[in-house]
Amino acid sequence: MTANEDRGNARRTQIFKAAAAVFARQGYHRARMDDIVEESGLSKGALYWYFKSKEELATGLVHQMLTHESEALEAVVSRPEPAADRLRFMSATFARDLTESPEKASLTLELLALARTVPEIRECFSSHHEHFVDQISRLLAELRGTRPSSAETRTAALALSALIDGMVLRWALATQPFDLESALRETIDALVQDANTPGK
Amino acid sequence: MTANEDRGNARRTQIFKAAAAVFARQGYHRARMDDIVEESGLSKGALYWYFKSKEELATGLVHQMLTHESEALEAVVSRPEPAADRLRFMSATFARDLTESPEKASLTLELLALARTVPEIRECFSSHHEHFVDQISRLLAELRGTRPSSAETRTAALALSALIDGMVLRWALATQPFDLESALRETIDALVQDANTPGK
Amino acid sequence: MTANEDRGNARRTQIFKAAAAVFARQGYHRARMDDIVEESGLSKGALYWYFKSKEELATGLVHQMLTHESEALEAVVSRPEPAADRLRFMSATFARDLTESPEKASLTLELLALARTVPEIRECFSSHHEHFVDQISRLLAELRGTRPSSAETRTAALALSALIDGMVLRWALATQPFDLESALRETIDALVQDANTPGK
Amino acid sequence: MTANEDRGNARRTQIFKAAAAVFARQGYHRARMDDIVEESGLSKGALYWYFKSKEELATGLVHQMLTHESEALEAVVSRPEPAADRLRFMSATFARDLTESPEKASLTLELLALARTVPEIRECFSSHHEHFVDQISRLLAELRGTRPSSAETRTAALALSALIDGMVLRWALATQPFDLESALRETIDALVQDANTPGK
DNA sequence: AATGAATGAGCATTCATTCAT
DNA sequence: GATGAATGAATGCTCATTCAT
Repeated sequence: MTANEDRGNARRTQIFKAAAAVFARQGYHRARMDDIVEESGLSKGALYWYFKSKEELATGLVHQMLTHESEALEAVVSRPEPAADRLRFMSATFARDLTESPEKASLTLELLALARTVPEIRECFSSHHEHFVDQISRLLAELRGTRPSSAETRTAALALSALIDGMVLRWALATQPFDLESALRETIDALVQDANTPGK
Repeated sequence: MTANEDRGNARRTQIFKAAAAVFARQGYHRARMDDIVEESGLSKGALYWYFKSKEELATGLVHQMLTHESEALEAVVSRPEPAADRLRFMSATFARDLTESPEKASLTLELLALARTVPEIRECFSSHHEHFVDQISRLLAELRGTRPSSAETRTAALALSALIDGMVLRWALATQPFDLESALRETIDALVQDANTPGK
Repeated sequence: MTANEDRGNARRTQIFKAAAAVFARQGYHRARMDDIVEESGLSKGALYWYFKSKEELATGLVHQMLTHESEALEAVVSRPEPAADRLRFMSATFARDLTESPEKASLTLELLALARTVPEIRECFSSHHEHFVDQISRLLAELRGTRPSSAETRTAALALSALIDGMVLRWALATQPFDLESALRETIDALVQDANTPGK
Repeated sequence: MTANEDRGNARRTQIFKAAAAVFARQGYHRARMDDIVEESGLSKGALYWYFKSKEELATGLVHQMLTHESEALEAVVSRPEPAADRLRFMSATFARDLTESPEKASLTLELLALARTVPEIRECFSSHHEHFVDQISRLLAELRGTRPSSAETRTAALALSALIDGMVLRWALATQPFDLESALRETIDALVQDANTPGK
C-alpha cells in the first residue's frame, strides 16, 4: 500500500530529523534513544519499529545526509554558468548553509568520528568523499582545460575538497568565530586566479 | 621531593600512553576505564589518584598531545633552511609520522569530536589551530616576502593548514588507501611554485 | 487506564515492602539496590522505572509509612470510647504492633537518622511529629477538660509523645529486653491517674 | 614512656574530635576517612595507626562520649542540693549544652542508628541507658521518699529518661525550632509537682 | 503499527584499607 | 611513628533493547 509506505517514509524522515538534532546537540554516544523518542514525538516502540538499533539509525541518517549533499552538489556543478562561477557559487552555498545551521557541522564531525568504528558509515563517507572529488574535478577540468581524470586535476580537486573540509572543521571548533563564507571565498578566488594564470 | 614528582610524572605519562592507545582503538566512549587500567598495567585506584575522571584524563591527554605537536612544529619552522624546504620537510615529517602510526589520526579525530562537548578540549584545539596558522604564516611570509601578519598571508596559511587537516581526515577514513605523503607533497609543491611565480 | 495505574501502584507497594525489609535488616547505607531488587522479585530496571534513586525510594517509603501511621492513629483517636481508654488502647496497639514486628522500630530509627541528611525526609518526620502531638492533645484535652490548644495541654502532649518515642528507642536498643507494652501501660496509667487528680 | 602515651592520648582525642565533627556533619556512612584525616590535620597513616578501622574509631568515639556524659550526670546527681533542684539543674544543663552545640544531638542520633548494626556500640548505649535510669532513680527516690530500686520509681525513671531522649530527638528534627530548655523545664516542673503531691 | 513497562549487562567512580618508604 | 601513593572490591545508576498488550 502506497499510503502505508508514505506514512512509513514520513515517520523515517521525522526520526532522522530528531536524531540529527539530538546527535548534533549531545553527540552520538551521549544521545539516549529516549532523547530521540522525545524529540521525535513518537514512542519508543515506533522508533524501534523503523530502526532495529541505534547504530542502524545513525547509519541511515548518514546515508540520507550524504545523499542529499551529493545531489545538491551535483545540481550546482551541472549548472550552465562558467566553471569559476559555479565553483564560487558552490562554496558560497555551502558556507551559507552551515552558517545558518551550524549544528550541521557539529553533527558531521560527530558522524565522522563514528565512521572510525562503524564500517558501513565509514564506507558512506569514503564514497561520498570520492564523489565530491569527482565533481570538483569536473569543475577544475573545465576551468583549466584539462581532462577531469588527469592526475594533476585530481590532485588539485582532492586538495580543494580537503581544504573545504578542514576549513569547516576549524570553523566549527574555533573559539573566536570567523566568517566561513569569506574565508572560503578568498581562498577559492586566489586558487581560481592561479588556475587562469598561463603556465599553470 | 623531586623523586616523588618524577614518579608522579612517569605515572601520568604511562597513563596517557595507555589512554591514547585505548581511545584510538575503541574511541573515547567505548573505552572503559578498566581497559585503560589494563593497558597501563596500573590499578584502577592509581589511575583515579592521578586523574579525577575519564574526562579529565582525556583533557590532559589532549593538552599533552597538542603541546608536543606544537613544539615539534616550532622546531621545524625554526630551522635554518630556506622556507620552501622547511615547508616540504614539515609536510613530509607530518605525513611519515602519521603513516607510521595511523592510530594517531584516529585518536585525533576522536578527540576532535569530543571537543564539541568538552569546552576545555575545544579550547585546546582552538588555540592549537591558531598557533598552527601562526607558524605556517611565518613560513609563507618568508616564502612570499610578505609580513606574516598580512591578511593575504594569513588567509593562505589558514587555507594551507585547513588543507592539511582535511587531507589527513580523508586519508584516515579512506576505504581505498592512498599515500598521504605524496598527496601532501604534490599539493605543497604546486602551491610553493605558485608562490614563487611573479605576480603572486 | 486504571489498570496500568493499579499495576503501577502494586509495583510501588511491592518495592516499598522490599525496601522496608532490607533497610530494616541492613540499614539504608549498607543496603544495596541489588538487595532490594532481589527481595522485591523485580528487576533493577523496574525498580529504577518507579524510583529515580535510592534516596527517592527511601523518601517515598517514609511518606508511605508515616501516612499509614497517622491514619491509624487518627482512627484510634476518633473512637467513641472515653479518652482514657483510647489513650490506653493506642499505646497498647502501638506496643503490640512493634513487639510483633520489631524490625519496624529498627527501620524507623534508621530513617530518623537519614532525616538528618535528607531534608524531605526530615520534613516528613517533623510534620508527622506535629500531627502526632495534635492527636494526643485532643485526647488529653478531653481527659483533663481543657482546650486541645491550651499551652499546658500541648506541653503534656509533647511530653507524652516524646516519652513514647524515647521508650521505643530504648526498647529497640536494649540489650536486656523488656516488655514494651507493660512499660508503656504503667507510665500511661500513672499519668492518666494524675490527670484525673483534682488540682491538675 | 609516659611522654609517648601522652602524645598518643592527645592524638586520639584530636581524632575523636575530628570524627565527631565529620560524623555530625555528614553521618557515619557518608563520612570518608579522608574527611576525618583532613579535619584532624593528621595523615591517613597516623589515623590508622591509632584506630584499626572506621568502625573501631566510631566505637571508641561512642565510648568516650558516653563516658563523659555519664560522669557529668553523676556529678550533677551527687550535688548537695535538694533532689528537685538537682533534677531541674540536670535538665537545664543538658538542654543548654545541646542548644549551644546542636551537632551533638545530630551525632548521637547518627550513632544510635549505628548501634543497630554494631553490637559493641549497641552495648555501650544500652548500658549507658541503664546507668542513666539508675541515676534518675536515685533522684526520684529522694524526691518521693521511696527506694531507688522500687518498681514504681524505676518505671518513673525509665519514663523520664525516655522522655528526655524523645524530646531531644524531636528537637533535633523539628522543622520549626522550639526552645528545648523550656520544653524540658515545664515538663519536669509538672512532674516534680506531682511527685510532691501527697498520695503519689 | 504502536505503546511503554520491564530487563539486565555494563560502567564510572568511590573509599576503606594496606604498605613501601 | 608517620606518610600518602596504591589497591581493588563494591555499588548506584544508565540505557539499548525486548515484548506483552
